[in-house]
Amino acid sequence: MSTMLSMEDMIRQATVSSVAALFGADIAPSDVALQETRKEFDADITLVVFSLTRISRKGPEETANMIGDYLTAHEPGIAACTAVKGFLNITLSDDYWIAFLQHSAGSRAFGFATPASKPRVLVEYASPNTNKPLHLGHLRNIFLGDAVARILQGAGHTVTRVQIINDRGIHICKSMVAWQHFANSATPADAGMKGDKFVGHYYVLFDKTLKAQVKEAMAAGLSEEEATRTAPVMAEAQEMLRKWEDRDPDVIALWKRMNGWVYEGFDATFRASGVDFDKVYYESDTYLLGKSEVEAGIEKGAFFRKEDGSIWVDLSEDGLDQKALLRKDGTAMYITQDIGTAILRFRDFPDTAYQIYTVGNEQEYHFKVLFLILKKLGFAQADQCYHLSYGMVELPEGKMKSREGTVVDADDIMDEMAQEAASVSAEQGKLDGQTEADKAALCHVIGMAALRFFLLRVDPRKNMLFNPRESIDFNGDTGPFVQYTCVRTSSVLRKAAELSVSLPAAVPHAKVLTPEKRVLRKLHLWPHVFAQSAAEYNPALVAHYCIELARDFNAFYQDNPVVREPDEALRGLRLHLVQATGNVLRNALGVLGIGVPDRM
RNA sequence: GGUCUCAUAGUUCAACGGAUAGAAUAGGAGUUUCCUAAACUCUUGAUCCAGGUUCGAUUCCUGGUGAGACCA
Repeated sequence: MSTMLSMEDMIRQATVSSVAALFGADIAPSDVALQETRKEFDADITLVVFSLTRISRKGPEETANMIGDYLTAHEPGIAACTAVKGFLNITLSDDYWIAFLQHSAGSRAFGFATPASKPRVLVEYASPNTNKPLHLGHLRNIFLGDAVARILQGAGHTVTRVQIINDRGIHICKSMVAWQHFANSATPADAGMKGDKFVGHYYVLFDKTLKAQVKEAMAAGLSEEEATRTAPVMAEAQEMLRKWEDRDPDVIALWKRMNGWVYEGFDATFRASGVDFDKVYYESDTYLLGKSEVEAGIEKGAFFRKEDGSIWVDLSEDGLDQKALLRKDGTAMYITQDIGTAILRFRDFPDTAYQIYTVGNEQEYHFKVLFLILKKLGFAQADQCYHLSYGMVELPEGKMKSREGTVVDADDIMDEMAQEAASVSAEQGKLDGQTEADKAALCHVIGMAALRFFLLRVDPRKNMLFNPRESIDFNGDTGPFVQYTCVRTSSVLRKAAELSVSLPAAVPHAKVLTPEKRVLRKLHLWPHVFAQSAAEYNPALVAHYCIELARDFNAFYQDNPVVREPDEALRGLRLHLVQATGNVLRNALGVLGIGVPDRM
């Protein structure tokens, strides 16, 4: 928010001047390498001068010393400089730190940009199929997309959250066929099941029936492929799909009914996960647009038709190969509907600067193709599409496989997290005296923090491992640890208020000692970390920052009294430090979608 | 067959080409008259292999090994 030049920029500028004055050479501010000072040195920021030795024609340490002397003399915010080899360790003045605490770290929106100061971004996430309930992999997707949306919002963008639901195709017909055969007209309410679980159950039943029929046919001498293709239930499902495409009223009615059950179930899961959407797209609404755009693409010369009538795009010039867009019978492929969806979104939100697709890394090829196709169709926004690709969540025994029953269900794991929070809290007597409803709400907040943080702290691009027994932990590098630290800051401020120890309006000019400085340095990093996480769409950077700030604050808290500090100026400074830390932790957890309770 | 990821303490994760590769967890030793011990302090322990570029390589390049994903 501040228009003030940051300390980093001032050091860069001053270094540029020093190089000009001392060595008579021009360098750019971006050539000045700054980094965090290693913790064994008690300084605030470090300038790496190795790359400047070519210009200075002197040794690294001498170069560093010369620049250090210049900076100390010319930059009032710099109190001292110490050269160690090619590293110039810079100590900032107490006045700088006090002003920083007063004006920057002390403001509520520290690190955030002015709301709606940047263009609209569409963030797609979740986007499930309607035949299976959500699992842990979906949660990584959902939390990642939600966090990126929150981060971009904090960075000043207008964010529109969207998802595309794959509600049509052979898979939902399979569930419908099985339901007709086995459900005896039962509803999820009859069965006492969530709607998505209920429909998923019939999808599994279809699969079982199919397998039995295939086995029988193979015993009669058919090949597996042939047996699958000609199995009676498969034929029924194909017939169901054909009728659906012909808009058969009975089939459409059943399809709507069953999808409706699924959506109720999904909504419950989304609510529990704390995520939301501004607009939901359905493939049944977009695939026809996709088909017509593909056909229009032939006239534009973007695509070509093969002899059998199928439509293809040639991407060999882009280093890929040929890709089918419509089958010979004119039916849509996955990519067809994605073309339609993308185009529809650009029509719905014409002011969209770019679009982010939160989708697993197994679809990287798919999105390369999609973006190239959109470009060939002449959509300028195609260059503004970005595939936010993330890695798999693996279990100790390998990839989750629904067929083998090794899937970690989303609802189950969220419940388990809350239960674990309840048992840990009860063990420690943390919740004594609270109502059952308050306890349940608190345990949900803590359990979700553990889960969200666990999934978000890993670099999104990398595969990660979830060990059901070991990954549920509230100690160490975890969400509850950060929450707890944040709660501590509230607790200190509450105690101060109880004892009528007031927070002075201005940060007092006390001597800024090392314990305070360690926290201040970390607070100082927040705008950089946040900006980088927004630029890279990477919530893991925020998560790691939370851990570091919480750890430094706890170390400070351990042996430095705040409320009981007798020196009034020092006490006032510390109170401001506590408040700023709580504020930053709350904001940082907030963009990760993690709430902070009053007590825990 | 082709393309693309990944490989770091026992385990799970970090490290714009920069200092002695950081945390957490597990193991060992401690800390509570005091703002919440879901905390803090100390301690044991790692860059897949072989070359190359560089003042400097976990990071960049080449080759190999191992794991995973995708395309036809």
